Amino acid sequence: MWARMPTIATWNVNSIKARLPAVLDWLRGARPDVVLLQEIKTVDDGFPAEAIEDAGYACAVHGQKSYNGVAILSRLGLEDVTRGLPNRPEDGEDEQARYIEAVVGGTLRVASIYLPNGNPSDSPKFPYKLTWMERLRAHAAGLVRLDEPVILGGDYNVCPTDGDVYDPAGWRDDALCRSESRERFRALLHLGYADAIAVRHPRPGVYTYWDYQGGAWQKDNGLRIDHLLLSPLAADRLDDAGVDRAPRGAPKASDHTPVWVRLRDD
DNA sequence: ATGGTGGCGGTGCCA
Repeated sequence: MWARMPTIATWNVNSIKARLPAVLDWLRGARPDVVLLQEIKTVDDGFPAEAIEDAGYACAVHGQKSYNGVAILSRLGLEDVTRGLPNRPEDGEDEQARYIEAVVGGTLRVASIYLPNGNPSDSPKFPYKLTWMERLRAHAAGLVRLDEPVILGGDYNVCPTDGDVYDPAGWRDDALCRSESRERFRALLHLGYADAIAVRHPRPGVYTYWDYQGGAWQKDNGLRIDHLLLSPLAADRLDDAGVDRAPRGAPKASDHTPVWVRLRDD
């Protein structure tokens, strides 16, 4: 079940239906063992499970009409699937499909996270984001105490530092860069999680997202907002990590590109 | 610049 040196990737695909050919191409070329998808933008029934299963991956989907939606693909087995953060707000519904968790390879627990964007930051969307991050922290605090290694991957919609932004001054007041967002991201690290790209590539300009507008890709006007957070048991096995920029340059690309980690065996 | 990107769904909303 546990592949030799398994690779776990995260990718915000911005619609799985629009991106299916690109995703299948990438699965064939990169051969990741586990893929955490965000913004699938479809209900469960609309997810192209058959095409992805034909490529060798089991699928667990937590979908929603038009917006959000997350999924986990695995060719190492897929068990114990949980949809949604368990600690829902008392007063209401969190109908937004932003979290799915499962055990892959028998022993590795992974989550696919699509954290709220939070803009405009003077609207209720910003406190919603911050509250969601606090709920994530509470859940992540329990996960880090398990015997299993844990990887929390996804589109966090947070640039952890100014080095993760092509124009820090221009983005300072954006919900992705505000100090409140960064403080809550650091609170996840303080639980013991390691930001794999920050550890492995500690330099500015390692971006994972480029806006569709204004020629951002061509100018490398990017942001680092897609992260793989590794619990201590997972970080102990970190062999390598990277950003695969190739899919962003392909025709009909998502505005995000895959981020991956490779783990050593025990 | 009269717009500017793209996906969903069939109109504006969201990012």
